[in-house]
Amino acid sequence: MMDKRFDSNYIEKKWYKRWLESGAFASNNESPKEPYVIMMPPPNVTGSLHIGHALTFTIQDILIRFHRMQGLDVLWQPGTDHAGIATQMVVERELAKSNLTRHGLGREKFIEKVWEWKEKSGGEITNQLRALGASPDWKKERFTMDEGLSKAVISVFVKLYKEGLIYRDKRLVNWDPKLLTAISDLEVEQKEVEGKFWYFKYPLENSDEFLTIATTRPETMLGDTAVAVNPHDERYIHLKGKYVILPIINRRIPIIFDNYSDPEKGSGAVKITPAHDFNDFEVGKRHGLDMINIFDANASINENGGEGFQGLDRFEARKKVLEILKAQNLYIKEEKIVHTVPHGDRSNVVVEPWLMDQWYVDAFKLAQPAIKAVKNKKTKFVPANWDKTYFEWMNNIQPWCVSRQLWWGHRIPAWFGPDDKIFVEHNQLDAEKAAELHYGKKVRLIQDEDVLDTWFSSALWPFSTLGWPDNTKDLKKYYPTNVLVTGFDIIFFWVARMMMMGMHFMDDEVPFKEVYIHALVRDDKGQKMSKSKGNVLDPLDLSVKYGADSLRFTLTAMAAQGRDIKLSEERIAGYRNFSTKIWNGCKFLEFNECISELDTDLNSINLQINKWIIENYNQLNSKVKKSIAEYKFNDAADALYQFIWRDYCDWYIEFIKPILNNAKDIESQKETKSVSIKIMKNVLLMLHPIMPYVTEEIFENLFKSNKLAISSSWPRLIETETSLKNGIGLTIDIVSAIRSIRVEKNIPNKSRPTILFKNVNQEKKIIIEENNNLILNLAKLNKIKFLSEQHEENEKSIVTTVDEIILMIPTDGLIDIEAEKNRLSKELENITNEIEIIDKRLNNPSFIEKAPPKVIEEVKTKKTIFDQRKSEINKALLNL
RNA sequence: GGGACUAUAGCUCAGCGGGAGAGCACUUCGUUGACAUCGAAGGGGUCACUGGUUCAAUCCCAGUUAGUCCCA
Repeated sequence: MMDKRFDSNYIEKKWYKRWLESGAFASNNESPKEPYVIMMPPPNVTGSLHIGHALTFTIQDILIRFHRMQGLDVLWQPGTDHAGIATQMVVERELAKSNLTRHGLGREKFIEKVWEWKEKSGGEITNQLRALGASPDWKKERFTMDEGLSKAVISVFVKLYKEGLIYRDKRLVNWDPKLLTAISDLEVEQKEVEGKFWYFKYPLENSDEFLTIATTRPETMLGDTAVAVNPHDERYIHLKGKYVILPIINRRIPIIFDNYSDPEKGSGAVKITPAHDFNDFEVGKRHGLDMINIFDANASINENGGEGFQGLDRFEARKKVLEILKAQNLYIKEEKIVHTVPHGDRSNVVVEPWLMDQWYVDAFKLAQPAIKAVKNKKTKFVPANWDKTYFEWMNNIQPWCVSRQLWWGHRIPAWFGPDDKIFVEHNQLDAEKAAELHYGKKVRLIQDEDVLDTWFSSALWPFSTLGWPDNTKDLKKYYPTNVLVTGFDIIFFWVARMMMMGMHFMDDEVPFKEVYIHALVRDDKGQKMSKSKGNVLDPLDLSVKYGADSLRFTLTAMAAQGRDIKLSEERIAGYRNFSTKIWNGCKFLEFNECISELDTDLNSINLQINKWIIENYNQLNSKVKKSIAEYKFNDAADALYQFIWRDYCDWYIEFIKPILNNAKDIESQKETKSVSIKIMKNVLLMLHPIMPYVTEEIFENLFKSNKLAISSSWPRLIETETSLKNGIGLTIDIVSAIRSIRVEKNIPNKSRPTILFKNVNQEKKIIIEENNNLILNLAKLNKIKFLSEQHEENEKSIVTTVDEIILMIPTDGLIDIEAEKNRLSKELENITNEIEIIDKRLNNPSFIEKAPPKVIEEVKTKKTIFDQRKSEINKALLNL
């Protein structure tokens, strides 16, 4: 027996275990079946599941379960990435509790500690994923730092280096002075902050004149090597070839003319600090300026910053610079402004542009095939307009700084000889051999201290997880993958880079044929969820409270393309009711012994109601299949919801109750039991990808099947004779119309009136007679009487129409005549208006001439019906 | 500054060249064996604004207004 209610927490644990035991999640590279592959975007190993993960993994799991049911050999590749900075921070914090530091431990010991941490607490998120019901191939789980993937990373680095696509270069990098590492452009967040524009004077050499300078960063003046003005700025033309004396430092620096200087901004003269500003760096290169580095790694002033400044933090130095300028009467004024300042996305401190040696990937070259592939639709974005975002970034791509001054990560396979000559090889031995060849003798090599950006290894995910660089079976079968599912925020970080690396290393073959970009989840007010705002919805809490199925269904139903999801808890509660509804509907079947498929031939169904539900089921099947294939998950969810709640529970079950209760008609009973259970079974299977737990639980309870839903095939359409016009729609309309009158006119439930039908053609009469008992039951009537066309009613009655049929409920004088008159008059008015609009269209010659015949026909039919209804209402009014 | 997106019921949002929809909320009525986490019925919209294309525009096009996001 099915329980009165179901305990979602209990069944979730039970089923996840049984799914695992059944091997349902596993791919099989020996199988002759076509592959269907999704690479799970590897979550950060330090991460925990948030609602955005819940959405993206629900969508992926739907696709995976759906395609598994389509009979494909499905691989959903799971794993985590090693999250260099984040993980190192976590472990350092742990160490700090016992007063240890990583430098105290030393590199080797520290890395051991990180691995210990990883084994103990890393990958918690993959456990949380299980609670959601995700069904990836866990046996293939990978980690970006594991042996195979590390091998791939090293191979890629060496190969790219030897092809000249990775190089070492001295450029300005984004230096994070808190984490003490370089970061890439993408890891820099431009934040709007309140700041100031300071104005002060630079004295001209051998003159009493001053040049007014405006800057948001006075402290960088210590590294100025020029002042720039716009060549078209009349105010400064006379300064050509002149110099200013940099205050405090007393350095003689040139006045240069460069378009970079904006005459509108500040004073029109801008100080140039080539070693600490990206724009100034370019100006410096153009004019051959000195590049003076005034900061150390902590963004404190170094020995180049002038007397009394060394060791001062950049913000302290700022104060001191301003003090001195004031004291020297060089200070003019300050203005409050709002400007954008670069911050590290992990550390949240102001990033310092710093001139230094780092490793770069020539992204521009790698991007070209990747751009072409999207242009040629070898990889398609869904929704399609995201390709613009992709192109925008790819067309303006900058060299990718891949070295990080961290310990946790893939150490760069580069060794320096005594003269700093670089040897990039797979391992130290090879490097030593290469060095010996180069120098003609054995030398001592020192390996680069740095590690690679975590995204460097993530970029290889679609092929490194499949065994590359070895030519494995997996690689042959599962690359390229079918679709990548992710949020738009990761197009640059990851999607683009996978495209570049995938195509370069996999013979120009794209890593995925489609990229489905889904929405971001926000709170019910449209705000980004964040811990500090306190508006975070925890998917695990929600799934304990409402069941994972409810959460999954909610996210699915709201996952319309191209929009953010504003999620509220009430919404989830609402869909929890949906699971309950399904449960109760199935309990009804069980109670009525609709529990196994009898050997009824579904091709020869007699009862209209059964034909009706089969027809609706067939439509639903096609709709759900199409919707999922087109990534319109909300359409699939809506269709299932409507079918189960409205069609099946509200109507079908109500319609079959009398049949199931009528023991005399065994044939009808048998047919109905068979159809009801068959349809429910198939619908549950179709719902399974979205709500795996409740469907699996019912599947077992009700069908006593030894096959699991997860391993079942997608249900087939059921062939029926379609020649007979199905009359259930009409029956439903009649019942609804009568119910409506009953409520409106306060006709008590106990009252069972006789209802008169007029203007019923033969076809409809057959339908109504066949469903006579159903109508009497559901509309609570005594009897249906058909009146002839000629019949002129003389008794008072309430009149309504359904599809040309006139329905009359005799009033027995119980009705408020005035109210009824009002109702009818109002309806008359509406209908008259409608008819007017229709006439206008029909009287328009261009409409008759140009509109498709089908449309004209429809409008004409509508007019006939409305005319009929109008005359009946008129008659009824007269009768009152 | 460049780009993308959005504007439809009180709220959250689907939809679409030819009859304005769903869920929630709201109103009225209703517990006899599937379900009150329920059932029945109902009210509620100038489809942001202006113009254009079309026989026909909420839908396509242009502009306006308001808002969101990404990049600089």
